[in-house]
Amino acid sequence: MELTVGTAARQTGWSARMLRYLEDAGLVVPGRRPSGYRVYGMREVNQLRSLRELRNRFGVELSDVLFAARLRRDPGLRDAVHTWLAGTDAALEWEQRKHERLLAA
Amino acid sequence: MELTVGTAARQTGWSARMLRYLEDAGLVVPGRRPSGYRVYGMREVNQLRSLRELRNRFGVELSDVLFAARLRRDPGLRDAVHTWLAGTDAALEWEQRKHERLLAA
DNA sequence: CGAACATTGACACGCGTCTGATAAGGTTGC
DNA sequence: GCAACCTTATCAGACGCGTGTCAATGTTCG
Repeated sequence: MELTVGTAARQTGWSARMLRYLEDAGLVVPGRRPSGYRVYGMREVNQLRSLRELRNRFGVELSDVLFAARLRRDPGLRDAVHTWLAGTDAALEWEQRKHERLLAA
Repeated sequence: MELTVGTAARQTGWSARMLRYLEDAGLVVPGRRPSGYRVYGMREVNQLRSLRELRNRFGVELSDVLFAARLRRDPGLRDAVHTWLAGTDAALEWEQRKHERLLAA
């Protein structure tokens, strides 16, 4: 389980290009050989697969994942967002229904 | 405190255009008069002001706020994201530092 | 009534994200 | 040593977001 970028790509359903992009974005960061070649282990392959799930099953964007990470790391931000949301539940339920209507169409 | 869209805009620092956009996005949804005119009350004005804070102080995108709302509403999604994050903390701390380096430059 | 405002709808621009392609060059392993 | 792979860098295109602006039309209120 020491895959090179192309093999990891084939096994996870991403393209090699995207694997490099995801590394740039900081979402899945592989190790490196002395030569500079990326090394994907089990951990990274699992991350790639589940990241794919998040997108396909939940329509989660990459920026959303990054934001969730920020959220768990920065308590000030978490509180601010939490507070904001508390004042808007009615409106957001409405939005959710609109969204469902669109998906149904 | 029954503001029309232009007045609410002036008092919150948004443009009237943006207020309509925010309604579309489902983030701040005013009431309506029989004529169709939007009505912004205290609640909405507060939402608008604090939304502005979120953007300016934390650089939060509108899509981020919507995502946070989804997150709190959909436990399945919350678990999936939570699980994903658990496997990536090292990588994301690295990303955070990269981000800080960029901001410092 | 008339000025000042609101409504929806559309066009458009700049910018960021995601993704592929291509080029010039280094690494691996039979 | 050579085929098949990798590296970085760059160009490019499609699409979405945040915004402004304009047009045609309806509302408010002194």
